[in-house]
Formats: sequence, structure tokens, C-alpha cells
Amino acid sequence: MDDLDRTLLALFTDEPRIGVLGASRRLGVARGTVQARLDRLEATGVITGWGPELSPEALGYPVTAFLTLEISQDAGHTPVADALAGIPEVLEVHTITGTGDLWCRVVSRSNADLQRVIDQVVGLPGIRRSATVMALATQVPYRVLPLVRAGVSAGLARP
Amino acid sequence: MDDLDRTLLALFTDEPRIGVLGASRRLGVARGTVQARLDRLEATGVITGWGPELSPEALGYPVTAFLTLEISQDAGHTPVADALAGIPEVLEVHTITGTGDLWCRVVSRSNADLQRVIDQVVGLPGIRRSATVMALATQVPYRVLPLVRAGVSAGLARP
DNA sequence: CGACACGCTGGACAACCTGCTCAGTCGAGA
DNA sequence: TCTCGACTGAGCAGGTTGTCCAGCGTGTCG
Repeated sequence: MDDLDRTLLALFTDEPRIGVLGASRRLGVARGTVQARLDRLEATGVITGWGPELSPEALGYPVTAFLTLEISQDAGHTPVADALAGIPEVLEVHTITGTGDLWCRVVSRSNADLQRVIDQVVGLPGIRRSATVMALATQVPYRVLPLVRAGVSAGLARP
Repeated sequence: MDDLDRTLLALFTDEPRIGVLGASRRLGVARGTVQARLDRLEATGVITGWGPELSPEALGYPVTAFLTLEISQDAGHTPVADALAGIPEVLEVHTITGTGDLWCRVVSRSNADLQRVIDQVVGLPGIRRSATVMALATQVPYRVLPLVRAGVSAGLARP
């Protein structure tokens, strides 16, 4: 993870269509080098994919909410998480510290529709309580790139 | 957003490297059709990008936490959010309903390092209080595709 | 000091893909 | 019935990818 890697990541984030050859020309390095770097970044897990990024909003799900779930003592995290994974509107689930047990991000077609999604979630076996927080606006959209730039003089990706 | 669109999105999510021609062969449609569909999906905002997906973990930031921030009455949301955007470890910021004013996702190099990040956040002008919840494990990684599949008989992307 | 491993360079090649165009076909709607 | 939009199948030039190779400079290690 040196400067070239960082520049490559920034470049491909800005212009995903640039391609290996284009990047090599832009950065003034050999094509093989770019190819090797990208291969290594994928091999080390820094780049996890090249798939299309989808907008839930454009798909008709403009409402985002965060649910903090409390689960029954006798229910493990995993079966509940598996059940949550079966709900399409559940985009993300983490176990957390603090008052709740699970945190999840859900989306819905409207405020009214959010009720349906929440009902679906709390209706799952093993879920005891849920607290809902709605996201009103996105001030900073999800991003990772600043982290890459921040690592200029910091540690490597290899543990 | 018909069946072909949905299949295309699923296909390119599973195999991003397949390319337009490969997808057309796989699905048994003309290449021009695939190209037109992808163009339309990008134009309507369903596909927001093709950039590389980066793993904070592989970049050396394995710790994820969610901060709920309370800001001073006299401070607007925006200047605070702008300041937050200046911190690389802040990956995402939303305004929310409920007890807090802002919600953000942060990452850090270690549990100890999380303290540094939190200090940096709460040190920003306009931030009064913060509550931290740490993410322990990712039960369901962020995904949007199920939403696409769920929309089989539901509304369109066009408003 | 010398040998070695490693990464980068510049080049080459065939195979492939993309962007673009065009005429023809088909179904839905006016 | 006519028209429009979308899909098909085809073709073309140009660029790109995947994959080699030899050469070279640097840093490490014996």
C-alpha cells in the first residue's frame, strides 16, 4: 500500500471506466505494473469488488431507518440475523455493544411502508423489542477513499 | 425496471467482469439491448457507479462504531457535517430523528485508536454530546440486490 | 563484496471487446 | 391501420485485455 496504490484507488474511484491501460498512461507507469497492483489489492482484500453500486432511493425505497433490536436471551444472534437476512428491506445487520443486541439498516417505500417493514422485523421469532431511528438526510454519503488517503504515512494493509 | 433489468443487475453483481458482450450471451439477448439497459439504469440513477469497493478492514481499520451526536442549538447541521466530512475515519453521516441530531459511522485502527477518533469528533465545534455504540460483528453485510429481486411485481424506478 | 529475489519497464502477440451504425422485425397504443 | 419504441442481428474500425518475455535497478542476505 504505497503511493501508487493509493493513487490507483483514487483514480479508479473517480473514473471507473478508465481501464488498466488508461490508468497506466495517466500515471506514467507500465501497464503490467497497474495490472499487478490491482491484482494484489484484490488478493489482499482491499478491493472487495467491482460490481455496480445500486441506489435504494432510485429503486423506489427513499426512506432509511436504523433499528436497534433486543433479542430474547435464549435466541442466539445468528438465527435472528439469518431471519433478518431474509427480509429484502434489511440492508445491513451488525451485532453491537450497549443497550441493544443487533443494529440494522432498513429501507422502505414510504413512511407508511416503514411500518410494514418494522412489523416484519419485530415479528421474527427471537426479537423482543426494537427502537427505530429514521434517517432524515444524508450529510456524508458512505465513502472509504479518505481512509486510503489518510494512510499516507500510516500502517500497511498486511497484518 | 423489468425482469431483464433485474437479471442484469444480479448478473453484474455476481460477475462484474463479465462485460456487456458476455452478459448478452449469458442472457440470450442482443448486445445492444444490454448496452441500452445499462445506460438507462445509469441514467435513472439506479446504478450510481462502478468503482472499486474498498474494505476498511483490509486498509487497517478493523474497528467500526456508530456515534449518535447531539449538536448545539445554535449550530446548524451542515457546518458540523462538513467538519465531520473532514475526518477520514468518518465514513458516513446522517441527520436523524429521535434523541440525537446526527448519526455517523466511524472506523479506527484499534479499540484504543477509537478513542482518538471519538475525541476528534467531539472536539469539533458545535458538538455537545456523543453516544458510542461499537459494532462487534457483521451479521449481514451491506447489500441492495435483494431489494431489486423483491421488486418483481412492485413499483418502477421512474417517479 | 557478490548473489539473489523482487518489482518495474517496454515490447510484443493474438484474441477479444467496445462503441457505433444500420436495416429489419415485432408488439403496443393511438 | 399507422406510428412509435424497443429489440435483433450484423458489420466495422479501433482500442483493450491477457499473457508472455528479456532487461534492469534496488534492496536483502550470506
